[in-house]
Amino acid sequence: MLSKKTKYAINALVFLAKGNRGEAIQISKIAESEHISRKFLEAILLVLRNAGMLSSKKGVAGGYYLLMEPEAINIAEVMRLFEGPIALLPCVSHKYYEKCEECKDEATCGIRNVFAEIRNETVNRLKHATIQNILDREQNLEKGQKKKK
Amino acid sequence: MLSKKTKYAINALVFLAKGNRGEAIQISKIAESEHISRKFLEAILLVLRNAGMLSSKKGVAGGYYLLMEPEAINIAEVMRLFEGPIALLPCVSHKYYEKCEECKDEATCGIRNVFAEIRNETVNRLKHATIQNILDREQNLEKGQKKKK
DNA sequence: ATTAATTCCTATTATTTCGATAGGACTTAT
DNA sequence: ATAAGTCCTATCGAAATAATAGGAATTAAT
Repeated sequence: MLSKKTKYAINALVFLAKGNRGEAIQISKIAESEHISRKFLEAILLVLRNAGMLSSKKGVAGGYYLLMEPEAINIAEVMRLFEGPIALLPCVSHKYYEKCEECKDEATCGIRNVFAEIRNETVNRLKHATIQNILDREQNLEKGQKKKK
Repeated sequence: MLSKKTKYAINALVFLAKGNRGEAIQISKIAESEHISRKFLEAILLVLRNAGMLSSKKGVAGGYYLLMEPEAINIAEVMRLFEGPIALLPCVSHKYYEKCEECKDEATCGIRNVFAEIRNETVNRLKHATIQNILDREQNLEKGQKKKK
């Protein structure tokens, strides 16, 4: 399961993407809207900033704003920032590869083979799941709901 | 990432599936072969037994053996025993559904929509990944290696 | 220049989860 | 009777998670 940090990070990014580009929004505004502890969110935004997704302005009327395009920020990268590897086994992770201690022979390990497939599929989907993609999905879902009525 | 419990559980199941059906194998034998702490493995096998995958015989010459067919034991179920939900968000889990606290409207949540797809795909694959399937994969991988030489 | 609003940064704390260990009760083949 | 096993509960230390605290630095407005 995703940690709260990751969830909050995604929510914050989506929130920022909904506003006007370049307009600095205060941490407390985001925290209030998304029901997140302000201080906790502060740390999360800092990580997103260091990763180059956000930028910030200090002082009065300061705040955070998107630096990258919503199409260019994908959930795979966000997850890696807060969760580490996406793979379920270290031995099938690309970015954080590590040998499984117990493993006898990686090349012929059936377990590894299964989880390698799952990793590839998941990463693929997560890469296509950009912030823009999430916004689009929300629009589509809202349309679907209206039709229902 | 998978916990060691889950990894050990899968390794133990694969190991037992390789032996003769019905033959009780001692915890310590499995622990030794798979490089697992005996006491830790004990707790894991107990869970698998309570889940009906294994059965055991007490006393001298006792031990554990597969109760279900290797085709009938899939990794999705094993993971659920030790990890809980497979879904990355509680709100897209079938077996362990829970509302996301922060979520405003589940029906139109784009984040949920993304992770619902991922969950479905992953669960599908994990269900087809039975112990027998893993054994088959290992055979295929070994064949592939021979050809290379 | 002062002030108020804001981010930046480092510590600290409480809680939960993970991995492992300990010890003895119970069971059974010999 | 005994030795070799599983069964069961309790405990422990380390790490990760979630959150909080406090103050330094920056900046816009007055």
